[in-house]
Amino acid sequence: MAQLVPADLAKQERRRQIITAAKAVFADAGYHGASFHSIIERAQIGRGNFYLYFESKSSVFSSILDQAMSDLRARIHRIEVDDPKAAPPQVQLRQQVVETLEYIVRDRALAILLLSAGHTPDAEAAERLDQFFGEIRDLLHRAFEIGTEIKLLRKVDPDLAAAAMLGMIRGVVEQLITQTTPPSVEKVVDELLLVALRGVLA
Amino acid sequence: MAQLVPADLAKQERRRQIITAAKAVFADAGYHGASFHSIIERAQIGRGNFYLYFESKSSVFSSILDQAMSDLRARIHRIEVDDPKAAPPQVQLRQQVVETLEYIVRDRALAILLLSAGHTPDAEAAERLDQFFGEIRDLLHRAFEIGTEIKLLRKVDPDLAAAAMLGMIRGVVEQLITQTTPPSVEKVVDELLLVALRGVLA
Amino acid sequence: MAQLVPADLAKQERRRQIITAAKAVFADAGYHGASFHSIIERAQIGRGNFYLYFESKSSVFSSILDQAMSDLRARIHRIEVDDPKAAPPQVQLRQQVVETLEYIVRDRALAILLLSAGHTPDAEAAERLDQFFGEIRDLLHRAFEIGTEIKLLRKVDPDLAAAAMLGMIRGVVEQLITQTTPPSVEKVVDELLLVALRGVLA
Amino acid sequence: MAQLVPADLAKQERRRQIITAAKAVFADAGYHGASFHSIIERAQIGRGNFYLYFESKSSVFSSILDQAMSDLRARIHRIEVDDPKAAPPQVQLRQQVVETLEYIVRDRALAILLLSAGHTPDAEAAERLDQFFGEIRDLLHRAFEIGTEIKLLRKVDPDLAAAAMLGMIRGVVEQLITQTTPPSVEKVVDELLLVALRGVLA
DNA sequence: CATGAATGAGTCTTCATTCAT
DNA sequence: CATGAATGAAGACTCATTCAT
Repeated sequence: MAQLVPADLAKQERRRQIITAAKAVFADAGYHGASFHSIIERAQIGRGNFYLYFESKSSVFSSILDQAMSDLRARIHRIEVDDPKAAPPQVQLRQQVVETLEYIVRDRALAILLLSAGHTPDAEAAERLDQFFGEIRDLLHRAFEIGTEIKLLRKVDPDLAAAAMLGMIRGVVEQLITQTTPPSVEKVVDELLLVALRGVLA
Repeated sequence: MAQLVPADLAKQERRRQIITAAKAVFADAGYHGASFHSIIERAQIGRGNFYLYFESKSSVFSSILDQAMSDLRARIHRIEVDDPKAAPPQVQLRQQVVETLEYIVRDRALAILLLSAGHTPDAEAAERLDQFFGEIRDLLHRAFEIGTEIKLLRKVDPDLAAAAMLGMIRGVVEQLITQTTPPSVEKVVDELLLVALRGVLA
Repeated sequence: MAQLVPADLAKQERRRQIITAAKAVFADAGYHGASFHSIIERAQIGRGNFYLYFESKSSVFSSILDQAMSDLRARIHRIEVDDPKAAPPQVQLRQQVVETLEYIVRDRALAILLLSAGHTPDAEAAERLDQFFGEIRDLLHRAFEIGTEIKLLRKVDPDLAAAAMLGMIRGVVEQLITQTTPPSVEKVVDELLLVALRGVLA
Repeated sequence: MAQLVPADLAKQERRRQIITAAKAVFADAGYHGASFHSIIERAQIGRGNFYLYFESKSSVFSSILDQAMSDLRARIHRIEVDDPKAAPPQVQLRQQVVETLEYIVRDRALAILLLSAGHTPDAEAAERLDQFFGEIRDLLHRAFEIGTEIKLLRKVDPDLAAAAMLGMIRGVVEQLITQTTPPSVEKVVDELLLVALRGVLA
């Protein structure tokens, strides 16, 4: 495996710099509203330089989303209910939600992007994103099916419940990044899970 | 009050025709993806004619959102808990949610627009939308405060709960318009309220 | 068949205007040297207007070449040697060459384009042009074969002779459009044919 | 006169290496189609290094043409008709044409360049090329004048004949470099001169 | 009222050239 | 000597908007 020489490191650094700038601009103005000019201006690089690191405006956008999806996938798994050595389902669930939200909330621009990345120009990227949310919905769906089966959960329409849960999470993320002094993710998750699992009725 | 003469009626009709076309195109392609050309093509009018009815592309977009917000405001109120002649809170709640979702789901293009209208180019319109969702959040917030006070609801962080509820609704709407054969809104709302009020735990 | 209404005529007129401007600019600077800007400037139209008449810069170029090739094909045919009612071969030949040169020389810009249109960016257009010159070469080739067969012409390598003849014509065209006061095409053709048929030796 | 030290030799070598690469790339893609990148890639040198040997992209192009013109000038002279010790005019002519064509055909890329070098972006280079072809035309012009005077040649319009001859040569060169298995230059020249001197008529 | 030809600011992208290393 | 990251002027093209008819 080839080692990274300093030059390569610098290149990686520049890439990151551009990604950071692009992420901020995309978050501010949306994909279309984000002009190429504003990206390079924010990244403080020349017009042409950009193209040494990315093929096109849309490819930075894709890169950002792909990276985020990859990172998130690493934090989200099926919950083990059979393995006796595994932690209890609620603990597993809590940990995944905490890790996921912490990742998302840490990078405000990214969070905005993920929340609003409905209309990408690149149909391919849009599809990847759809697929990603589909995966999560499927995971939730299965969780409800199994949860019901083992009498851990009430009998609910798994489709609807999955959609509702995913929506709740998005809503909470939105609130977290909107607030100027956001509370700790852990506390938010505890409250969120309480609402999700037990409802709001006294 | 000036009466509407036939000519004005025709004008209103044209406006509606353009709005319908624009709504469909915006829903299909997003604000930026929706070219002016595709709007007038769908509306079957000439280029210049458009500007007799709207100031700009972004003003049709605003009009659509404004109309929707106005219609929705008419369906959403504080829930009366003190008035003995009023229906029980849960009945009031259910009715509001049903009416709201029915309005939104009836017009698929509008639903898509409301869900994805994060990035209007027109800052002013974006702000109005934010304000609208803020109103709903406030309503929910107050509901949680009062609900807790009268011991109807558990003690929850009203901000977070409001955000979660709003998110759930959005998630459910998204699912409703995505499904090819959507179930009746009433059933969905019953299930939704069950999850919201009692949670998913057995 | 639909009649041309005035509006269509005006459109045709504009197209022609753009073609004329483009032809001049292409002739001056070559395809690449001809900036889109200089074309619309010369045509005295706005940037966008151009695209109401042509798809792209390269499509005007193609149009020009295609039109020219089509016009030239109408002037160039096989020479009839068997038909007793046809004019003598030399007369037929002379007529074709005269008509061809007159067409080319009449439009100086076009002549320059045809002479130098080696490197089109559009591979497709380049191929069409190659094919066109190939057709002419083939025609000449066949003429030499048949001419030799019926003892009208000396025995020559038909490939080489065809290439030489085509080159002569190009050389003469070049000279015709270079000279400030070009002689009549008829005289030039007579001289040219004399040289081609009888050579320059006393 | 300064001697060439080894370092200088190496420099000369590098220059040649770049020229060879550039010639190939120019021939493949034309001046504009030849990107700076493809030249240095083919020459296997770094971007900046190029500028140690040439001022600009267009200056390599000029260098190539200048070298070719210089080499060709060394092969083309007035034909001596008075000097009794000189070879007969036809022999002199044949030798010059053979040497010229052999030089051109030997370097296919250069041949393509010379044939298609109509549109240099550098006006100065274009002018030098024009001048060069002008010289040849003048030489041919004089040859026809003198040839007619001494009754060696028929009375022809010297301008036209010169243009035709030059065109023939170009046409033949084009054919030579197009063919996959080109015949010997000597044979081609014999045939070419036969056509030029005696025409194609039986 | 209605049309659609015309506009031009603004878009993303390319590429010959420079310069710090 | 040599490198290649950085530059920015210039390129073709799009599209919401205007205006003469």
